Amino acid sequence: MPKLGMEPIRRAALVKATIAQIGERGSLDVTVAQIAKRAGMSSALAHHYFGSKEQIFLAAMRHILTVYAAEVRGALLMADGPQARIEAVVRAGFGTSNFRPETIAAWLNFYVLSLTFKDAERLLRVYQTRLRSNLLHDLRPLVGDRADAVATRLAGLIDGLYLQQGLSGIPADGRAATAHVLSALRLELGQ
Amino acid sequence: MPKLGMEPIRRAALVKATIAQIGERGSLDVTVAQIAKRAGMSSALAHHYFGSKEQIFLAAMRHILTVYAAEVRGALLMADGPQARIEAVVRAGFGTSNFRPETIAAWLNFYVLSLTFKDAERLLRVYQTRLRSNLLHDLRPLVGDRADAVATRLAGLIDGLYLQQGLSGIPADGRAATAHVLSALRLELGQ
DNA sequence: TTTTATTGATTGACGCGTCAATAAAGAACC
DNA sequence: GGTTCTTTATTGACGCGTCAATCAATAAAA
Repeated sequence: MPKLGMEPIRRAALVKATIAQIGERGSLDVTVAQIAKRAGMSSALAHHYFGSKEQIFLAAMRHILTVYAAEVRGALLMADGPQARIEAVVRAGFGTSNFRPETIAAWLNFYVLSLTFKDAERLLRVYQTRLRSNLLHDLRPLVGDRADAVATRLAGLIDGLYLQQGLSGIPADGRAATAHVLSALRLELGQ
Repeated sequence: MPKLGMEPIRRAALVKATIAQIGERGSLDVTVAQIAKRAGMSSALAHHYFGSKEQIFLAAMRHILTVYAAEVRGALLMADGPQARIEAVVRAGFGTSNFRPETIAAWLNFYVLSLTFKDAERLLRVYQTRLRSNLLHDLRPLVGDRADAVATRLAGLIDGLYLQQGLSGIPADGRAATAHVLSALRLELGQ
């Protein structure tokens, strides 16, 4: 049976299954056996490719962040001017791939994981720093030295709405969340 | 040794130890043995009084929410007028007892617990509903039918700043967080 | 002697990670 | 073109540790 070149396929399947399983259980308390079964293989094989459960979690987190980063980059390509760029960042944050229920649940759990797990914290910090610097860069020409405070509030609002969405249990509404953040932005800009 | 009337003392000690332990570990992955040891008793006694680990967690969560509710009530007593009342709610949310690092870490973990555990979800929903209705009640005379949207944004900002604080690792700064929310409020009020 | 407080020891389950074993695809050699 | 060797894929079984929960036993107050 051994078709060669299975490694990337298996790894991707495990990452996907990990996110799905964490999303379904709403907890990091998922076993390697559960993940492997969902991905259609034995737990031994999961260990063979990833070495440990920690590494599986990290790979899943990296995947989510990678997809998110790509979406932000894509949105920024089409944005013209500071305000449009900020709006692009906001829209990407609440875009479809980041805003699927399973992804949100996985995010929340990774937040908590970052309290314990140094590598997870590092990954998260990268995301936060990038979001903040994106916002700051485009806020500066709009609000000058208030940029720092405004960025804090916008980032806070984004995270807060995301959190509420994750906890609400009701189907995610990215459009409404985006509208709220953009409202807040307009208020900050005095429009 | 058996001094009578130990039950409430033991229960309180266990609740306190649970919050401290979750805060210290940054995770719900704490054992009954750890909690019991921190509270100065055997794990068997912890089970004797609470029956199960779930019940210990629920009691800890209830305690946090109870203290929070008391603080909000206290702050509201001194508040005169809608805007002052809103400010009181915000200040209480970022007040000292809710804003100790261990409490924040426990909160974040309880957020995630509520995804899995129905009773935890119920408790959290009570808090969210109360916060929202407090805000709505006093926003209505200030912004009329925009109250609903404004409440969503304020509650989102509060939760988001709280989340960021919990994840940042740096010592909590309740004053700054309060100032940000009040800034946002003033913008919404057109001041 | 009944009730309350308390714990050490034990049980039963569960989960991570490892290992030995199986099987097939390619490589190397003649 | 066949034979042997190596590499890759794959899994069942299991050891080892951990942990929640129970139990039987001890001790002191009422």
